[in-house]
Amino acid sequence: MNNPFPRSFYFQDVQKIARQLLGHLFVKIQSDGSRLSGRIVEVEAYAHNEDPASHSYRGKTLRNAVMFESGGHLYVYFTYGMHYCCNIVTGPEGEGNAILIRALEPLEGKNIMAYKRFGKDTLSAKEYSNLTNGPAKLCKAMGIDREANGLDLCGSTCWIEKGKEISDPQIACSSRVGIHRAVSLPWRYYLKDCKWVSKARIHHE
DNA sequence: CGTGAGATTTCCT
DNA sequence: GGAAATCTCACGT
Repeated sequence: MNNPFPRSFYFQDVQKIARQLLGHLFVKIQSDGSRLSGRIVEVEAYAHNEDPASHSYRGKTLRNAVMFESGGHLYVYFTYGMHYCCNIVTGPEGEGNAILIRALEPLEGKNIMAYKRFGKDTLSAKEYSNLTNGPAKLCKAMGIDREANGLDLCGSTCWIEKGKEISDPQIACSSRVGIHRAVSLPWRYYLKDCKWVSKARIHHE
């Protein structure tokens, strides 16, 4: 419990980190000290170099500034006028790599997550399966908004910690979801046959 | 089951 | 002015 991954974890290759994140836990500590957590089952990598789909592609702006901080920070952005999505920043300061967390399997604090997302703590089976199976859904359930933008994942109230080890054969990859540029790059990684993976469809050119 | 429109801020052309 | 790393709801099959 409460054993965040060290800073060095976030300074490996972004694709390698993206694969390694699968199966580990995304943890957020609430103001009363209790834990909300979920197992990471789906991520997407966004690289600083030659990746037109990355927010960092055209340089630093007010919104994406955290993406250019050093590895181990949380980059939260607001999109479509209503949703938040959260990313793990990787690599040295100034590079602009990040990994979008796309789906979680809810573990600790499920009734709190249910309340944050649906305004009630008892969910139908359908609502429960929709609790954290998308990037904006999991942010709502975990209580992540612009306040969390820039959080240090090494010693604050939010981090990644060790979960069940996932072997390579259980990992699948595909095109990224919801983007129209660099669609051919297979930088979405997810756990095969996992019911918590998002249902979002992949765009084609 | 599938498809399509609307919500509404931030950034880019 | 228009698209965007999304989601939900309405409506037709």
